[in-house]
Amino acid sequence: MKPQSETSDDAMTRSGIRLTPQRRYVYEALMEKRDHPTALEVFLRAKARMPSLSLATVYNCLDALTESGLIRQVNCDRASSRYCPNLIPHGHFFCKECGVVFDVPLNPSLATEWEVPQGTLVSHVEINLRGTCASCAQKPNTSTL
Amino acid sequence: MKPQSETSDDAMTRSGIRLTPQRRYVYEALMEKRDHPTALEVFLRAKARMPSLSLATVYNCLDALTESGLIRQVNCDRASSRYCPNLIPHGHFFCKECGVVFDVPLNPSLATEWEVPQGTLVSHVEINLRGTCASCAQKPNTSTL
DNA sequence: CTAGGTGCAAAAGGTTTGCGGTTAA
DNA sequence: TTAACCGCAAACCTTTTGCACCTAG
Repeated sequence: MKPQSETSDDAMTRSGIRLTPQRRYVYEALMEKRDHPTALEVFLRAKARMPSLSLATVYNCLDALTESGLIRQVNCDRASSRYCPNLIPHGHFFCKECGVVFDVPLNPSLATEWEVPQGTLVSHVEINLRGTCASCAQKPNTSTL
Repeated sequence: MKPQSETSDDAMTRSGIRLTPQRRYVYEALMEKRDHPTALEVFLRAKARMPSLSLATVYNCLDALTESGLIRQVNCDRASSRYCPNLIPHGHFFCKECGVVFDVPLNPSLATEWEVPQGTLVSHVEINLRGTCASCAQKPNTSTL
């Protein structure tokens, strides 16, 4: 019986990680917009509210939050990791033209069992789509300009 | 009517990219072992046969081959891109402990249609599993030593 | 009290770029 | 012949690390 609206503090406490102001700001920076910010973007957002915050700490916080399962690291963009607070299983689309990232609902027919060698422990499945977003698709192709 | 055993040369010619010795060696380095080498590993393998080869060229070749659809870039490992010449749709498992990467067959129930906004062009779907491989799972957990 | 977290600055590591020379087609 | 490609080395950018100080529990 998970409470309906658990605060970030509740979540961190429950997951057993130490609750620091930095982690709160990082987590809030991620929650305040449902885009998929890079570590640097999270840093800039959080630093606006906590000027003493350092980028290395943001990396540490993002790692800690990912490790404890409160957020997800998204690897659809090779240039830099992005982070997502949406814990409901879903995929991500990445536009090769403009770099936009958005959530893609998983088709219910997507099986959750995978044919892996016996003894393999699968802790996480990541589904990344790549292509051109609708907005870029109707512009003249920038890659051939 | 695709020929049953197309050579790398055939494939490159057909895909319209210029056929250079460097690209041949890079492609062969990828074909010779069905592991999932990084650019550096491809470089080392190919350089053994073509000592003048440079790492930057390997990056260029891998990009060109990926772009032309002859190989796949695999992003299951954030540390570095890996490359895969297996064009049959499949996923990848990445072991967090030892870094091994292996192919995962796709469950036939996996739908190929994705709920993306109208007009979105999906050119590629990547499925990455993360966890602990069978071999690492039966060792004492190294992350808690 | 103290294990764990933070800030800083420097380093590491993968990847890209600029440029002069080379080559496949 | 020439647009495309190569080799080299430097630059770039994200991420990690070492260390002194600080703080949540």
